[in-house]
Amino acid sequence: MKLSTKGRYGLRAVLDLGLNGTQEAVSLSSIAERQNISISYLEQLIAKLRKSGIVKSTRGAKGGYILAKPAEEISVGDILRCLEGDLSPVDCAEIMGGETTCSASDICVTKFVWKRINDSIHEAVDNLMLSELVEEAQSMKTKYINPIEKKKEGFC
Amino acid sequence: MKLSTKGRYGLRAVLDLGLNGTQEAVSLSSIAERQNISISYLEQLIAKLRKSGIVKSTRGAKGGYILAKPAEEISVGDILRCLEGDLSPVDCAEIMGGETTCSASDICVTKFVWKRINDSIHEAVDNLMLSELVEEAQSMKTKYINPIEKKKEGFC
DNA sequence: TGAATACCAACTAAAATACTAGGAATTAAA
DNA sequence: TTTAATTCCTAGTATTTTAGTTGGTATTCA
Repeated sequence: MKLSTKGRYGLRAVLDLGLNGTQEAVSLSSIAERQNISISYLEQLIAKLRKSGIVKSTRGAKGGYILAKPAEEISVGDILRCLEGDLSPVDCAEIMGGETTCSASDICVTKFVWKRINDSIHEAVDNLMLSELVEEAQSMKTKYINPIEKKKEGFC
Repeated sequence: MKLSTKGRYGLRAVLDLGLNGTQEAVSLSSIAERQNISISYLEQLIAKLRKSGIVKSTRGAKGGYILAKPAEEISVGDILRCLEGDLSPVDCAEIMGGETTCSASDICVTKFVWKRINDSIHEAVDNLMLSELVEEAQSMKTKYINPIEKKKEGFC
């Protein structure tokens, strides 16, 4: 039940764009440096984010990334699902409202548990917008906006 | 962010005890057969449950397992944490109210996200008692109480 | 033209998962 | 008192996932 580095690093990268990518495109290398993430690994993560329409890129020199839409319209759930895949605690179509193919469906009691967990996770991430995190970061005056003084270890 | 078979199978096993272990001790082999779980794998899971005081055993012939306390006093959270380990989405002491050793603590914005997810998961599992699942199963008249007719595939 | 960038596919080491194997200890019942 | 049924324990292993790295190609600005 742990998020992988995909979700953790990827959310940091998107937040970095929300903070630093308002004027012009931000290069991957600058995100990687500020966030202390391997550039080549981050490349894979941002590719996913681009393919699902969360960020957009411009190629070539002076190229980079910006958010594909306003931070108010990007939920943390969108970001995490893009990077981690489906966030539900078990692979069970029924708990997400889909048609089940599960032969135990009629005798399965634990699905009520999984649904309850699933709903609570989605409630938590889908009602939290990137813009709220951006504001939080700005009110903390974090080092995210002052990359030069960043700390180098121990990021979540 | 998926539960492993430890949590999924283990919860089924405990629920099985809640349904079938009220009169006398239930053998591991009968749980394994009803739940269609490998007996030797289940052995490892039930060992954890025993060590954390959720079930108790009697050894020897006619031995087996029963719940160590009333189903009303066992939360789904207790069971899942015992089997899966800590359920929080990231390893961050701070989001669980502990003392942080994280050097990024003062600049970390994503911890608000992790805390929000953490709280919602715990709210979901800690306020759901095993007894509620037992009642649900009984009202469904599930095959859990009629092992002879159990289905063999597709359990969650 | 060259430097800086995004883009892409394939490879790899380490860790976690999901088991299995083989036995020792205990107890009820024949 | 033996035997069968059971819990208990340790260690092994195949597969999958994670967390990257490597080595390139394509694009664009100056």
